Amino acid sequence: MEPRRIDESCSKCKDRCCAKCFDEGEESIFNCLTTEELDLLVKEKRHIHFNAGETILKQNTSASHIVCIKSGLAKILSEGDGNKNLILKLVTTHSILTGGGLFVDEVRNFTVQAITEIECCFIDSDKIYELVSRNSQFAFELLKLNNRQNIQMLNNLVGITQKYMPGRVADLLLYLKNEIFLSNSFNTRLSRQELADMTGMTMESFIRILKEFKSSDIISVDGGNIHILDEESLIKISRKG
Amino acid sequence: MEPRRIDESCSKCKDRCCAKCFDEGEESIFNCLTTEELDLLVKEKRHIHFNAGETILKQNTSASHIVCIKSGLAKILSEGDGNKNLILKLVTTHSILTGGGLFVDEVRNFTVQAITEIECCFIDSDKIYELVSRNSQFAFELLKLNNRQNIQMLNNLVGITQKYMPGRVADLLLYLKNEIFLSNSFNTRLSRQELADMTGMTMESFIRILKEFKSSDIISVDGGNIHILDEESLIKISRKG
DNA sequence: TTTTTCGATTGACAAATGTCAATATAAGGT
DNA sequence: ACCTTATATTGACATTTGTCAATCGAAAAA
Repeated sequence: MEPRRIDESCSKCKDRCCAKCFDEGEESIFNCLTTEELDLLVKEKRHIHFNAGETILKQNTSASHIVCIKSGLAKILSEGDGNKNLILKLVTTHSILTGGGLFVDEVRNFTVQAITEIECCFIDSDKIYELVSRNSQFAFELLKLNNRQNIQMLNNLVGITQKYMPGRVADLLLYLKNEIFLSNSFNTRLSRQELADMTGMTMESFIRILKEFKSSDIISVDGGNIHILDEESLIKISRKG
Repeated sequence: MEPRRIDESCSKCKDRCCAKCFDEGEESIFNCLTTEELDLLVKEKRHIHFNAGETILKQNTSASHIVCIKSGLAKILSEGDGNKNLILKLVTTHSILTGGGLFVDEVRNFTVQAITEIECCFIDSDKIYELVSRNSQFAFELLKLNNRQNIQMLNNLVGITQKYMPGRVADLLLYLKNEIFLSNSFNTRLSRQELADMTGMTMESFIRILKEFKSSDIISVDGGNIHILDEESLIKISRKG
């Protein structure tokens, strides 16, 4: 279950990898870099493959790298005492894992685990520091990224704190549809326990809400697939709380 | 209840105000600025006074300023639907209000209200942008600040999600003691409703937990003052969850 | 195919938390 | 001092959520 060591060169993409990784996507924090600066990145970064289930970053280890997800699906979770995990969000193609103690000289405060196979880049934070020094636009992009993460977490906090379970499950389903899978039907590859961990409730409670949604024809479930049949109802349930 | 308009010059501190505001404190994000850069800030910033109860920043308005709290106590809250507010944290001398849509071209996602009288500085975000461009160390300081806020919010999220009410109240009391009032006895100036809003529970539930703590001689309460008598017990209760 | 194993589901019940209404207490105004 | 109002407290009760144990079902191993 250990990730491969971060010492092999990037074999797949010799040239401006980080730019290429993202330039199809609308916005990348790397778009603002000059050719020279990109070269600096490419020379340093390491391309790594993870199998499903592997730990990409581990809570409480030193926060010495930024990770860019190139393909695959992973979960970011906070490991609590006991078995109490809270899954904060999923990350997929184009996601950048930063924050969480990276500039604060502290330890990473979340764990990242691969749900599917993952292709990603590890970039040493020293290089990021250097880029921030050289290119103020890049500093801005990082600030923006941080702020967006902050906003997302705040919304999550408010939702989990102030809504009853049906509202939270509705929020989760809408999140999966709109932000992760971009489809009304999806296979999360996540267990019920993991889905429950995204809503801060027990697995049994989660299953019961899901059952209610099924019997109300709001969703249907076959095997690992969830189909959203009635998004309007979900939105209503989410708003009601 | 409207704050005074932000158009009067800073009358109290003509010279390097933002430096002076903070240079007693250990760490300020402004410490790294040159004299010239500080002049830029001082010329632009506005010193504002708020009375207790006034709104300093309002959720859903544009995020166009950074605010530095020079003295007083204020609460940061997320205004939900209905009366459901969640108080995220308190801010006091030396606190800097940033984040929350500031660099993201979005709207502010929290409200800040004065609990006591507040002296603070409003700094236009354009000036912050300029400083980030000119001084990469300053960019770092902002990134650090953001990351610290992120970590704090994550801890908050995990605590509120995974602990029962006694653990959450214990956390709140320890937070007030260790991070805000720095004393075993304090008068929060907050109503029971507001204290409850910091823990994501109803006022009645909060009062009941407080009562339990009183009858266990963990705290005592007279008037608006809370005295922590047995911090060890609070820590135990916090850990137990 | 049979067995084994693990996750998913269900039910009964207990515990935690919220809601509503009544009362008490404190603060302010006249 | 008296009235008025807002906040704090308490109690009874309903609802929500969690816990525990049993069962089911599908996938992996034998």
